[in-house]
Amino acid sequence: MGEETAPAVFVAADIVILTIRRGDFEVLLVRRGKPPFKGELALPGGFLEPGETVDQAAGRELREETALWAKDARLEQVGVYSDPDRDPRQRVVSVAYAAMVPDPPEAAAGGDAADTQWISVERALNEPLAFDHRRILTDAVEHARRQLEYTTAATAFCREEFTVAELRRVYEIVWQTKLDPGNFHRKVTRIEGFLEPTGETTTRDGGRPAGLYRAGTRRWLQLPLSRPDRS
Amino acid sequence: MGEETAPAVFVAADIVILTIRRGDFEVLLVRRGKPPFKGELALPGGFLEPGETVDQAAGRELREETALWAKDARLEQVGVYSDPDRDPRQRVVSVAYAAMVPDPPEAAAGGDAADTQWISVERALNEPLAFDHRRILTDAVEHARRQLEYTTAATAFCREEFTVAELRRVYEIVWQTKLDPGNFHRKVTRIEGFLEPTGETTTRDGGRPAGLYRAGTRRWLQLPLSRPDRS
DNA sequence: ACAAAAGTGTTAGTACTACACCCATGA
DNA sequence: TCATGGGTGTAGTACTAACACTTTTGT
Repeated sequence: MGEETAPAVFVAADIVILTIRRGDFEVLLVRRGKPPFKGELALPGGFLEPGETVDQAAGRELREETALWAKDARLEQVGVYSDPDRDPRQRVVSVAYAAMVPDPPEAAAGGDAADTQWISVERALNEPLAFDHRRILTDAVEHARRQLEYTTAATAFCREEFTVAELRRVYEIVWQTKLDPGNFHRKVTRIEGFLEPTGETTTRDGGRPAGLYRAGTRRWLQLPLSRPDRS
Repeated sequence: MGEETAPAVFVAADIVILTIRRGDFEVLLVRRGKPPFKGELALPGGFLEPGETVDQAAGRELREETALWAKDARLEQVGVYSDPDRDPRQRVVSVAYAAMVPDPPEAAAGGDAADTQWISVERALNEPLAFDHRRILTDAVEHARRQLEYTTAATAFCREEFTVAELRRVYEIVWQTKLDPGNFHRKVTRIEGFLEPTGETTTRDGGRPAGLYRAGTRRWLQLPLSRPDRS
């Protein structure tokens, strides 16, 4: 490794906290109270503190914002953003995370609730966002869409016990597509380790009672759930 | 973002440069000439310099080691490694990259060739490596294996013009498995945008002349090339 | 009884596997 | 002519898509 010309920089973790609320794909943003970008929307995030890893910093930020522990969400690295001018104050290298969390993030927003808000992903992408956070949001959303295809991450958007139809709605909302209920049911229940039946049923969605499931232990799908009409 | 307790840290890019040589899956390692870990094998890497992004730092390191430009390789972020004690000297946060490069990295090793060497991935994982580089290597190899499944990255291991059989050998070596030549040929030639026929043929592998192809423009596979016997 | 949602049956199409077989070259 | 690897044919199996249809509740 080289040595002396290297400047020390600040490292931050920025989190794209995604959820499904009111049939909508939403992200948690904070309104900045001080410069730079004062008054604009930004992703929650914070600097790396002494003695912690970046993953731990992300988990800490997630918990401060949503009162959720990292293990209850699906918290994954999306990428590193290091343009020299991305922060006008000083050099900041940011590690971006995508957090997929269930709907009512128990206690919707943590300490400084006043300036945090859930907002539709689609709308957020049309707002001005602070720093390079629009790019980060774009990448994290694409990351999440792919995760649904190749992994069991969709269960992270559901409450602890959920029906197959609720899981299907996650796919439909994140992918913005319609899926055949019958075929979807067959497919996900046949994949071993994806869903664990609880034996209970619920009628909370109306109609015939639906079986309840918990997330299984499998994380990767060998055959992906194909997303219609890819390019 | 928080502010004052955050310490500035050093940021480095470490590169896992992978290739196929002599029918073997190999990685480029450097023998460290000074402490810490003096005399041990390590991944090439270097600190972030002023005014460059981490991606650019990785590209620069790749070029210093292999005389290859980033655009000629497939250079992708694998993850961020930030254990507080991973470097005994000071706090270093490292961004790990996987570089997939064709066999004879034209001018095998750049400036300080004496202490760089290609070594079998399997053997490298059984050597003591400096820092947390064994973990990084493990993750990068898994990353590469998955990339072969879901993307067209395998072409990055081939020279500019290659046969279907040469491409198949990439899969076989990286996945450590045998693939049916006929079925593989049909599958990859049918995927639009994966391979572009040049119209030429070659007999460099013996037998009947084989058609030559160039890498196409597609990067993701809609239906993955399934890796046999996943868990 | 009716509406609504869950879940199953069915059929046609498509993709994958295994393996036989033919093709085009160098020696 | 033979060996070698390239590439195609084919049959059986498995998965998928589309959609009809049955099941089980609430009202």
